Amino acid sequence: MASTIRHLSTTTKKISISKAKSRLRSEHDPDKALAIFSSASSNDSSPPFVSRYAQDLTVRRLAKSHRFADIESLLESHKSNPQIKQEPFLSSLIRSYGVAGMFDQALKTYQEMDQLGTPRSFISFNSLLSACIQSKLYNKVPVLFNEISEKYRVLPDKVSFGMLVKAYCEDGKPEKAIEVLEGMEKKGVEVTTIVCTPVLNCLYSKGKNEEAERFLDWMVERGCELDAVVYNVKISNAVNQGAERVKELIEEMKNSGLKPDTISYNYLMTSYCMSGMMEEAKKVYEGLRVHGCKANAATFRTLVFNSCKSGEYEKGYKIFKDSVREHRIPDFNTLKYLAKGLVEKKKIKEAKGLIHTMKKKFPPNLLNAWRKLEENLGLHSTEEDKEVKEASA
DNA sequence: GTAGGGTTAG
Repeated sequence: MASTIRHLSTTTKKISISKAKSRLRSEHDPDKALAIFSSASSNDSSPPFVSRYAQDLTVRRLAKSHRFADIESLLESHKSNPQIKQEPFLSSLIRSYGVAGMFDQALKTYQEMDQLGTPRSFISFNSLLSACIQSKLYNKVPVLFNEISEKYRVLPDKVSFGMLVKAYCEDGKPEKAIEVLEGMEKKGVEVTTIVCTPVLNCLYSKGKNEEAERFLDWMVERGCELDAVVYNVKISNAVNQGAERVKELIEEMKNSGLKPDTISYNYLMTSYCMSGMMEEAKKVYEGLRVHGCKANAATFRTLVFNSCKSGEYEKGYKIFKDSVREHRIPDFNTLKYLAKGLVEKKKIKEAKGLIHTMKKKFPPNLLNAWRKLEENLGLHSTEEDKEVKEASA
């Protein structure tokens, strides 16, 4: 596997990082992603965040295929780069390990900073906390926060505290999160809208609506602006109160000078779907562009899933084709649901087209899953497959 | 998107 990296990096033509980034967006095959990333020239004039983003995407593609050894050799190879002495560069490695859910390697990289000659501040500390959260080790975050900040004499900033708050919320402990916020106030660390948002989300998702409303007041008292994300959290809580209520909140959002985004409209769609109003949900989808929004993978996932749920598999298939065109493909389980439904409805050509496309789009480790599904559904390869290939191309 | 942080799983 590691030989793949060497092979690809020596045989591909050099391209710019920004070009690599846009190609990576639509490339789900980890080997091809790796080839694109390796061929991206590092002395490119692109700003640093472009290459950081490209690295994250590559790591994400590899992680989806469980290619952890490849991720390690890719990231470890950067430790011999002279830039490793710069904290942001090293921090990007820690963050990428987090993206892959490889917390042990993230921690190891943090501990290696002395020998690599990289100074520590809250930047790398925050990357480490971020890696811990990305790896879903929520209950480890408070321990890490205390031990690391003490051992390496790092002074946590508002972002560090924000991650502590987020971790407590993910761990289902909003009261601990609120204690952190109160502690920040005492220490004179700014309490921002961003640090508060996970708490609000947590309270709503636990059904503690009154507490959530009181918490919102608390935020406003501290001068936190209620921004689009806060509104989206409020909207998420209103999804099961009917689409009318969601629309009200979207109006309220506009009236306070905020622009509803794709996530806001996705919630509206979900709300329609929950009431069985599929036509209305589809209208929201079709109207996204008018509102200056673009459908994302969650948009397609929601629509495909709910089309299937209401037995409208052909409509689901049409939306699936849109998602392929937009390079925003729903997850495997949603598409499996669609494939099964199409077969049940004897839409064999569509089902074969779906599987044919997915075999090309999904990483190789899922190929077996698709083959198995193909077998279970009795979709054996036949003469008419040539026709299907043309139809799905 | 500009070092590191918040919202979408039915």
